Amino acid sequence: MEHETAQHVSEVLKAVAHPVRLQIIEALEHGEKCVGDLVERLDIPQAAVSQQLGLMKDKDVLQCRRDGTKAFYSIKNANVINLLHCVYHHCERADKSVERERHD
Amino acid sequence: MEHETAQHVSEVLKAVAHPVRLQIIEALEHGEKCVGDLVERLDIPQAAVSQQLGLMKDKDVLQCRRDGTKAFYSIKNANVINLLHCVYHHCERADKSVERERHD
DNA sequence: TGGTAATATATGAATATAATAATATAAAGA
DNA sequence: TCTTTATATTATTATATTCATATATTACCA
Repeated sequence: MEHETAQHVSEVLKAVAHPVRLQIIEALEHGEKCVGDLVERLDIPQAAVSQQLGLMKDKDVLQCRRDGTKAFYSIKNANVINLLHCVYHHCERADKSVERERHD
Repeated sequence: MEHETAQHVSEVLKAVAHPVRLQIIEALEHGEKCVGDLVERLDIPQAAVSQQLGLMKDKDVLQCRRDGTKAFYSIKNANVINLLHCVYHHCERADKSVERERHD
């Protein structure tokens, strides 16, 4: 892998590597949601949610559509979903192997 | 996703989200290598390589075997490879769609 | 024992990221 | 126009990461 590619890949990973951002992405997995709905669902202060949404929009992970006073966010590149599932399964399996070790 | 799970997943992602660490993982994809070989291959100062290796060992991404003065590192959980390929493809596709946009 | 090669650790400055609170903007409706 | 609701921005502080450099450890061999 070229250094430049590694740089790019690491930026994509960093854009997602945060608990709140992961939960936001998961919440948007099946379609757009407005900020208020995300705040309610995740039980995280509005400013914090907005901050992470803005960050992910800047990094092209999400996109935003406005309708009146509301802002609807959705996933811009569906591949981040794959990515998410990929780590998620990675973690699940890692946990299971730890479980196994415990019982060995 | 539970908050605790999100926390865990984000830690795994962060453990990998760094250009040097990505290159190290790629270099170890097909088997263990000693620190010196990695330093030579990646052309990165020894201390920097050791530091990232130690970090990834702490986070259970890598494991280490010693033989005399040498330390051989290898990937502990093969799933990080999947993860890596997953982002890598994500990036490739993202690049292509950017290409397309440019020509539209 | 002393030297050297291989690796690890410590230190600290520079930078980046996070968390929080306070404030600002913008649209809709009374 | 004033108020409410929804969202965004900014400022501040805290915390974490990175990067370079210097030094320490460890095993091996003459």
